[in-house]
Amino acid sequence: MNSNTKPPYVLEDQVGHLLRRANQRHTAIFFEGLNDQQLTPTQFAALAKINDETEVSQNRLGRLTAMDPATIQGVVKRLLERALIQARPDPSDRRRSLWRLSPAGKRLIRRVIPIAERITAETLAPLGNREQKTFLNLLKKLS
Amino acid sequence: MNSNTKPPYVLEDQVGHLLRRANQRHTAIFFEGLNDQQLTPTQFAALAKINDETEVSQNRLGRLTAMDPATIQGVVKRLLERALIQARPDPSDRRRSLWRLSPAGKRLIRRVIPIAERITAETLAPLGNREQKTFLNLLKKLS
DNA sequence: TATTATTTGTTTGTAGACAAACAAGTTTAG
DNA sequence: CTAAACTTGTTTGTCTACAAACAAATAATA
Repeated sequence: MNSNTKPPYVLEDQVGHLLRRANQRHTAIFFEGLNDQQLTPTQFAALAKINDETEVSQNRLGRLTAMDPATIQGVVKRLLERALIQARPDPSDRRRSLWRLSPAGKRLIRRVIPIAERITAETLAPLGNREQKTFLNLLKKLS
Repeated sequence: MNSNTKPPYVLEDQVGHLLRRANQRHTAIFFEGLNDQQLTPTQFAALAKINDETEVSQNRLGRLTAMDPATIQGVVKRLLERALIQARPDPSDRRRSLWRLSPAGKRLIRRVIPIAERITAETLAPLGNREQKTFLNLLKKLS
């Protein structure tokens, strides 16, 4: 009887490692589907959120997309350089500027959302229909 | 009857976004648990894998830990600078060097694996026991 | 054997991700 | 009303992550 042997630490079975790999796979699918638009997942997320909100400050956009101030700052900078978004100063708070989509940004997000939906589908493709729902449910509890 | 309305695109419900957030949460837990050891998740993964394999080349280590050559190069460099690993040239292939844990690296990985197990547990804590198994199963299919 | 293809590792460049420290503006509480 | 506390956004520095281009070594094949 040797039933109290501790199982060894197997990197490949750890949540952290699996999450990282699943993420890698997803971003690879993302870039494959969207590389002609030259959008990264975070840039896309920012555009999609601004599209929902019409007008947001930088920090608020960061909170909505789960990026910290230093990160969202760079993302916004690059979207601005490409003239996909535009800003005006917040009249009631001189620290803030309010960001919205430019006409080009609006056109882009409309063209790209259907592609994003396909990317989501492809990412989940290894799972059956019920499995997908279960997985998303559990994943939501971990995020 | 208006049952053919397409559901809107909700960023918060997309796998990609949820995976990214789950990953963020996990790395936050990781750093909290291991910040006194000053190990990042990838550095830990590299050490754990070298520990399993006894001796590996850089590229092979990258494959085992799912890091591309440019990434593993930096990780190995930093571990070397801290003298947690050491190398010898591969006698049968002059391109390669073979990496193993230094005595300090061995001590560190032994001390840290139990902590890593707690980190895994804490990451999965929002799920019940059955849910955890289900989740890991499905996640594995997506990575 | 000579050529071709593959593998190993490096370098450069771009893009997230976050900590820490900071200035400037705004809110809150004493 | 004033001082303290918080918010907004920036900067610097470290660490993944990966594409692309490359040199050197090795393996495969014509």
